[in-house]
Amino acid sequence: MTAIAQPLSSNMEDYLEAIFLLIRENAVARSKDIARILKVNRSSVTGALKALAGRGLVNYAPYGYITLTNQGTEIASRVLRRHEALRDFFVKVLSVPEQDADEAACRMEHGISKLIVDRLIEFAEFTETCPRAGSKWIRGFGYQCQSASKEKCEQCISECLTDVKNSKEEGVQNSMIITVDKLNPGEKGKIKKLAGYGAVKKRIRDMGVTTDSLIEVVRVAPMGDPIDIKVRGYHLSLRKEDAANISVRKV
Amino acid sequence: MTAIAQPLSSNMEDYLEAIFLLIRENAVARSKDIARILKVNRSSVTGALKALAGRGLVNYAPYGYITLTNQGTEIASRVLRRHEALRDFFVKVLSVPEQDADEAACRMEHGISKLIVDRLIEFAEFTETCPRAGSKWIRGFGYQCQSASKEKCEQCISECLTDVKNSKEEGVQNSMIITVDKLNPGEKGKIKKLAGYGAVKKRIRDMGVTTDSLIEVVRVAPMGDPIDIKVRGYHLSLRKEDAANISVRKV
DNA sequence: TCAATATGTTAGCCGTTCCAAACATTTTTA
DNA sequence: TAAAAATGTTTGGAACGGCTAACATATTGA
Repeated sequence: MTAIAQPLSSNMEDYLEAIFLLIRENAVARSKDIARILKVNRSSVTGALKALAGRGLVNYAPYGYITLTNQGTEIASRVLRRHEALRDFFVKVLSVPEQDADEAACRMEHGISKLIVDRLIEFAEFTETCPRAGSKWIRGFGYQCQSASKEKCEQCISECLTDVKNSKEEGVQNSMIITVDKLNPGEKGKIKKLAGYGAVKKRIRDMGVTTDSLIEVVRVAPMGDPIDIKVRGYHLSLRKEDAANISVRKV
Repeated sequence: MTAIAQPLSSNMEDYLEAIFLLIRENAVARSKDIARILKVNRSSVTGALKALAGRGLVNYAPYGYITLTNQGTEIASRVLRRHEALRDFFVKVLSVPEQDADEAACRMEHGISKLIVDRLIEFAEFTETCPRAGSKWIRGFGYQCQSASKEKCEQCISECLTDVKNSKEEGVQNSMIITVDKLNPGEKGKIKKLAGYGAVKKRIRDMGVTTDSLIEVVRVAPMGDPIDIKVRGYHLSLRKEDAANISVRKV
């Protein structure tokens, strides 16, 4: 008796997200902590858990462990992707302080469509990688540039041009193609080649990832395996050997 | 017995917004149309109107006309500003189709903070007026530029530089300072001087408008008075003589 | 003008989500 | 190990926001 495909209310999405995050942080989700995160009474959590268990999204028995089913994990990941897309956009593009960004993302993550999430992520990556934009340009937004004169604008753009030219000369090393397993946490690259075959390639392709998508290494496990990456807002965990099959141009 | 300053639920905000829009369009708000816009039963509208009347936000008597109080108008305007800021950002910056943008804005307009609304508006204006960005650059986002080579990027930026230089030479006329009453609907300018004294100046200043803010003429009444303008997302109606006191550099 | 139709309201109900208080179970600590 | 404390659950109830059905009022048109 699978759950009916009723759309989940934003409240229930919040519960799933909180459980997902708690499990990721502490390995277990406790009722008390869910209540704390969502700022609700403990009794409300019990009620929500029952509802979610009834829909087949969490495994729940009174006084027992709280875990997510596969379906629940999938939904929670989607919610989290929306949340992170919004938060990162606010921080990276709009220069909003981290905390305001996170709070706003919390409230806006429901009701945002996939199309717009995708665009937000693409745009943030675009401003990050397009030499004509870049972080210098973003910094200009809202401050010094409001009343810029023609002369200042000319100067800004020619400096930008010079930077690109310079990066070209010194850049042999920078633009070297390397494989993802060689990247350190926090480093990013543009995908240039997906070698190898099979499940990993498909998983990545399914996310709409193509050549030139940006890939970021989020975390590398102690022994170098697995490697947590992020592409187009999706988190993914790769075995080292699979990561070695993905070639990127470091940015 | 004024209403308690309880924050308004997003539902009630939706009702206010719908009433505001209907009044603006048709001069009157009818229960049936509110129901149609919000896709709810007519009886639900009656209930909401009573609640809003109880809070002093709408003037309502059974079977009577529906109007907004001053306080109600003010709140509705704020909601609408959030809505338009989101929609315009999605359309102008993220190149999202108008309809998707509007639907998403509807669902996201609650829970967005003033800080972020302001930033969204500023950013859209920035990309619109910064010569280093501009509409050509936006068009590049998501399409041709994903896999751009160094050479293409250089070319893109030098073209941009050339454009700025050219605009400087031919641009005497373009960059002429004129007053807002001389602008046609749809035209925009950067505020250069707020002459005159009194209420209008204060109203404009209160919106955080400063020199170099972008001002757009939205509509000019048949006899050239009043002139509806938009600054930093705020709609304002100016008498022609007041508009003549605002000098802008046309963009 | 008066029936037919459209619109608006009331009454009563339902589901969601929250809470407080009381109770049950588990964990900690003395 | 037994009391104390912490955590989780149940019960009962409130507010909100929606619905249907029946009723009231306005508007339209024959």
